[in-house]
Amino acid sequence: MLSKSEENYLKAIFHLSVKAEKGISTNAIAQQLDTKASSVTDMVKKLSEKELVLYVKYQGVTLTDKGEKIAANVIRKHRLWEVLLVQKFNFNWDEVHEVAEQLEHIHSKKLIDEMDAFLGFPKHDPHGDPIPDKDGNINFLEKSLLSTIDVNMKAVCVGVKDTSSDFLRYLDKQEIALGKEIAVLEKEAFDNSMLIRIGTNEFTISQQIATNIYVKNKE
Amino acid sequence: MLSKSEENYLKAIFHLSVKAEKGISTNAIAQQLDTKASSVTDMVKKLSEKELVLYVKYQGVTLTDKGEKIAANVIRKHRLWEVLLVQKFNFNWDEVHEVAEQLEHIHSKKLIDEMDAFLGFPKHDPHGDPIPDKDGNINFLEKSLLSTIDVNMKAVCVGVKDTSSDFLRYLDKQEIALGKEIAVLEKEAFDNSMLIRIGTNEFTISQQIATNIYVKNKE
DNA sequence: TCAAATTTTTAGACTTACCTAAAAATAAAT
DNA sequence: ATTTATTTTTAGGTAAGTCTAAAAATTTGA
Ligand SMILES: [Mn+2]
Ligand SMILES: [Mn+2]
Ligand SMILES: [Mn+2]
Ligand SMILES: [Mn+2]
Repeated sequence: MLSKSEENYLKAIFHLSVKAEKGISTNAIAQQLDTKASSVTDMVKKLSEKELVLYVKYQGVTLTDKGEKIAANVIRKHRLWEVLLVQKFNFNWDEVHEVAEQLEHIHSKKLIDEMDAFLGFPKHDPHGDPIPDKDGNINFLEKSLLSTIDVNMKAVCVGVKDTSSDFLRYLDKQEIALGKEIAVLEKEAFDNSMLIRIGTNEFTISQQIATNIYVKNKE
Repeated sequence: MLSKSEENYLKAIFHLSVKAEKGISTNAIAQQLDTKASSVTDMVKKLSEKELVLYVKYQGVTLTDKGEKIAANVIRKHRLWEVLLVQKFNFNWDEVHEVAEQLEHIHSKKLIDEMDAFLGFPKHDPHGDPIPDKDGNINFLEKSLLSTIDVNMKAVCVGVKDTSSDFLRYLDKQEIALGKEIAVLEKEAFDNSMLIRIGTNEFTISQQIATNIYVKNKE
């Protein structure tokens, strides 16, 4: 049974591995976990002895299959808990992450399986992120940033990149939510701001906003 | 924010305090938590500095109001989680304790308040134990041991003293459950075994069984 | 290419929560 | 009232996970 700390390291390495193909650097992990590089080196050695990561000094780490499966399962738990909190316990999507960070370390296979069933086997969490299945497989769906959508095109909001409370509450205020159709009406060449329409509301969003909203093109 | 360990100590002292009026001894706590007396002394000093217990060397500890409130809240969380597991997640009453031991240390006021509402503000956990309210007040209901019920009397099962899996599964097998009416038909003077009837089933139970079932007299 | 900057690792220390073994205090028994 | 037994505390140590500061390796770039 892994400690909370070990699980958090595996999860961090997993998240960092999505984009990178080389080994994940000590510093990157330290930044992700808000800790020091020296602490990372220590932990990475331990995970390596447990055969959860491949580690070559000065060359970063990679998850083994075993480590990847455990990481995916922690993420599965995190996201299922987030769904429960939002769908059954009246949490807003900006309130769930902190509690899910705690709940993801509860050890009980039955609990997570039953919760999955209780929730109707959801495929995505409240932020649009895919929920890994029991075997750790993740269904990454194709999605684009709203900023890449051409003028006069429509797209459906399917996720968020930034998940900070500030950003999520801004989206609430503007009534931007998963599943909403967004029409791109104008793009300002100077600052890449966009005029968009959601329902009958038309308003302008900055590039920073547009690069933090994931959408799926309407075919 | 208290550590898991600190919360477990407060909970243990709380449980031990129900019966005892003197200070709770170091040894008693050690036994309850399956640890060593020397470890207890260390922790009790720390809790004393935080004003969660009153501690006088060689004279045991007592919870302060602050400590008692925290302990009651941990117990509140434990029991509410047990209700959730049984009522919503198909756990049997012998399967919930271990997971609840983990879940009781999740810190989120909103989570527990919402869960309470979601469950319809239950007053008792799956074992019949009362759930403390938000302020830490516990409604101890009057209850007797089945072994004290006279022949030809009826009583309703309202709780269990032993909560081991073995015992709870024995009760399942015999279809003894909370809310069931038990009629005492005969008592054997030699070994204090009892012939009882539940519904249409008649069978004998040993004294050991009868002293681990709480009942409420039918008036 | 080789010196400077950056990254990573090592060395040594700290905190929490444990432990064992010995000392001190209290309680029990002669 | 002492001696004996038990309980409790102290002293010193361990393991996990963190930190700072210094050393070593790697990368950058003049
Ligand atoms: Mn999250
Ligand atoms: Mn999420
Ligand atoms: Mn329990
Ligand atoms: Mn219970």
